[in-house]
Amino acid sequence: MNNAEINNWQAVRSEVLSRIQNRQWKPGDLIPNEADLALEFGCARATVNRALQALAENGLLDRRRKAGTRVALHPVRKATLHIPIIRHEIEDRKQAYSYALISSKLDKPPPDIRAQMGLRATVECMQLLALHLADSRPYAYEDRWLNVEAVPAASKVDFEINNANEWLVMNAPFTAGDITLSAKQANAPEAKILRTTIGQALFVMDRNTRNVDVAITSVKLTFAPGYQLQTTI
Amino acid sequence: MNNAEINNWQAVRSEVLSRIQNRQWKPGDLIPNEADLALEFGCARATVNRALQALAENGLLDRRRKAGTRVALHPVRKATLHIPIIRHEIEDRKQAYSYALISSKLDKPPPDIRAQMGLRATVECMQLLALHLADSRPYAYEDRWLNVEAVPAASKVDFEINNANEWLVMNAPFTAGDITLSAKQANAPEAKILRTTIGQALFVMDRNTRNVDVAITSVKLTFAPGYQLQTTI
DNA sequence: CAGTGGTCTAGACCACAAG
DNA sequence: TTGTGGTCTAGACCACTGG
Repeated sequence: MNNAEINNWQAVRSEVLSRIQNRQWKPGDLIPNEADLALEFGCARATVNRALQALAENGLLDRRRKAGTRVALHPVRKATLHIPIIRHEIEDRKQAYSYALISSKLDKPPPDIRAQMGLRATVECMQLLALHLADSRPYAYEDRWLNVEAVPAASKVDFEINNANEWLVMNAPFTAGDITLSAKQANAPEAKILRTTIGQALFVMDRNTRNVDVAITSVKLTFAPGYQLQTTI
Repeated sequence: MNNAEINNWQAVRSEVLSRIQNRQWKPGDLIPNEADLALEFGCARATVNRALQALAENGLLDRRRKAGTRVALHPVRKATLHIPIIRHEIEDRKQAYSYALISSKLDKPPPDIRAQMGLRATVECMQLLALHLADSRPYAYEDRWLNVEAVPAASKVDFEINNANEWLVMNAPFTAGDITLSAKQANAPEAKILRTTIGQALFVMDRNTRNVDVAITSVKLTFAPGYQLQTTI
């Protein structure tokens, strides 16, 4: 018998969760159906449904109509990665953020970028190179291609003043994106810009964002040595 | 007038989403309250609630009692990172997976690992070094510390045969974990094991998992050059 | 076919926090 | 104080899919 009543969906969720963690219900096991659990917990089926859906979203349960609800065979393999706005990431550490535009031009993107963005060969984009600094030390180097056809307002913006990422966040909504994380050795220009030595291991984040099907921007962020990206399961 | 009826929560979600994407509702804007939207869409308030909660979970809306619902100022900054089981990651690419245990011993973990795991100084852990291979080529080097107090059954397992990660997934549930991603240059032993050269940039994933408050395992995966981690917003 | 989860509804009450 | 979201309930019907 439990002392605490199980009369809200979060209580149901933690009860079910603890049964999974206790291994009272093991990976692969079929658990009772919603109606039975509602009866047991003394609440409505909708409440049980809410709790089980939350657990299924977190990857702890597998649910299928008619087949019932099972404890997931391979529990929680999802982590939520918070994509930081670099300014915030730096300011959260009580460091001073600054931003410097290195160059800005209109040009046809190279084939690899064009392929990533899914653009026609003739499309011109704006290329922005910029440096983000923390306490006046190089933090990340930004190499961005911006589809001006998709975001015409961008051509009127002065990116000397406006941080491109922050401007886009406010002015160019996107619906989808993909991110690739990797490591690379610093080449000569990277080493110079980031004030490090050639060959250093750098953390790289490539990000492509789209609005419905049209590419907005493709950005490569190359971080100064020592950068870590943290996340929680 | 819309042709399609908005009578389920997913329809409400996409309608609201498209108003955000249209910039009919801009970042920072207050949107109508649930009751009004329910009236407009011709559905129950609970249905609207479901839709708006889903959007809020995705970071597109900020909701506060009494203050109402606003379009998020900094939309979608969350990506879901799927933590792969290395075997699956390799087999999905139609490569042959193999696994080799390099060494296994019982020892007190070094202070940095102990701190990460939050263990007392006297606790002994099992250290496992292993190599994951794809098509017989080194793929990732695994350096794992396993809290045998938390998972006593582990001491009886033969990790020559059983891949530690897969065994733990099936036998040691965890409730929380944190992940750190970084880049480093290969040192001599890493270069040797991964069959690469000293100084190469390697992608590193450090993962700590706990069951409630007790540390289960701390694992460092060092990937062979060229590794990329992909994810979607 | 029939059992399971998925969802809607109308109404109700509660918890929180802005003014 | 009071408007807002958060949640519960009971009952209903639907959608999917296993056997």
